[in-house]
Amino acid sequence: MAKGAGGLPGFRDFYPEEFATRAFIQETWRAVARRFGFSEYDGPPLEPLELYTRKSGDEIVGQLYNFTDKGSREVALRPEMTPTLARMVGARANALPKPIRWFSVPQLFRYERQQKGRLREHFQLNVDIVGEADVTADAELLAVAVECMRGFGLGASDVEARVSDRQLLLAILGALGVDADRTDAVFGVIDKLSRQPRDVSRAKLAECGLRDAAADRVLELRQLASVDDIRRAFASDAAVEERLVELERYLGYCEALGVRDFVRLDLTIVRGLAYYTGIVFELFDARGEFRAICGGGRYDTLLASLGGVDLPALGFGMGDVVLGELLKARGQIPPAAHLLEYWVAVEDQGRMVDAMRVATDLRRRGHSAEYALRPASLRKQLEAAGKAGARWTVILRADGQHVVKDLASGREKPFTFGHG
RNA sequence: GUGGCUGUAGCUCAAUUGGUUAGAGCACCGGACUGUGGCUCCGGGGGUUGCGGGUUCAAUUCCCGUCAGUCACCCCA
Repeated sequence: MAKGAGGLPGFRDFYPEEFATRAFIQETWRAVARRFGFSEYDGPPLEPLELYTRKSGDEIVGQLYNFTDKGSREVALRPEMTPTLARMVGARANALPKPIRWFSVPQLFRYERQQKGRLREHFQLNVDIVGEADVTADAELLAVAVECMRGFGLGASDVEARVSDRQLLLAILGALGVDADRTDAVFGVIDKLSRQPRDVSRAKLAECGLRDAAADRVLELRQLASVDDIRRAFASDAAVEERLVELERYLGYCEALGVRDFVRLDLTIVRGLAYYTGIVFELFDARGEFRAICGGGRYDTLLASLGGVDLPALGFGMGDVVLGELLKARGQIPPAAHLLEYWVAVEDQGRMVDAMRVATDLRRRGHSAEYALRPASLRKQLEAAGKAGARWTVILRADGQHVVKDLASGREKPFTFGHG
């Protein structure tokens, strides 16, 4: 619908109803993150363009929302939080107790054509752990993401966490004799295995130097859905086995954290960003109707390449757009609670100041209260109270027998100052 | 960035083969029910049919462009 004063494409207006959904999502995020001991931080929404171009090979650069400011600075609206996090951690790395557990709920921007689940702006929960290399941290991180799902009322039958491990994949490709400089290209093929016809994948693998038996084994990675499957397929390789042991430990921790039933091994999960170095995961709705709800993993070398601090790190991002669509489709958005506690109505239309005094008293006691801003019949005032979503209506009667009425039940009680 | 589909009040939709002042429901505002809301009844505001051009005596309807929406691809948060 193209209206005269429409906003920019890909940007949202939040009317009260939509704002309530946004608040519900963000409050749930914050509650879960805090429950896991994470502290909230934030940075500027506008950053130097250089912060994002510094790391070459970053696909994000082509989709930046960037411009030149009035001081001739090249700037960009932040497309992701990790570079900001890297800078902030880098600046105080020595002073911060490790591991660092931080989260943020930034609004992020990208310049690309919008489509289902993708706008030019969104809010994204970012949860990161810095300074711990063990897979205990990986399990803890996944648990935060999964507990968010539980916080939204979604269980293991609604959402699945597809988990993979880049180091394991590297070991597997090593076992298959893939050149080190071809691994990224092969990752690209693996990433698309389930979306691309087999013949296409096979042709692309051939371009990477993988033919016949080796190519077949890459194509079979889709079928390997458990540690035992993988172990059977690559039984004799020490590097693979070493990584499988780590993966088993990880899965054991997931079990202890109560999120194992969400986890499904899926070696085709690679994650587009080149900087991931270990266990990676994505959350999907179980029915497969939406794109990924959440994605993340370990990026042990990124901080060093961005901010100069060499600390292992891992994190995930969970956007509000796909999540909101999913929650709406599953009926998991709670109905708006009462917006207002008291509506103060007067029987005598000439006594509006009485309503003001009562409303003021209620407000100073910490309650929300509203009244008609112009004289209206009692009927009108009650109607307005109903539309305002008031829990109670105080009726100041002409004879002084004031009452407070529960709008839902219709029950009335005498009203005295200090009620409630 | 590439391609498909779509575009009539705030919302959901109408408008005989192109044919008078483009309608309805819901929502909104006002009134009646002379006073304790949600019901009912009456009335009202609100559209240069996304925008621009073309064909025609006549365009919401046909054609082109453009903008926007939507889906897919690319890519990915």
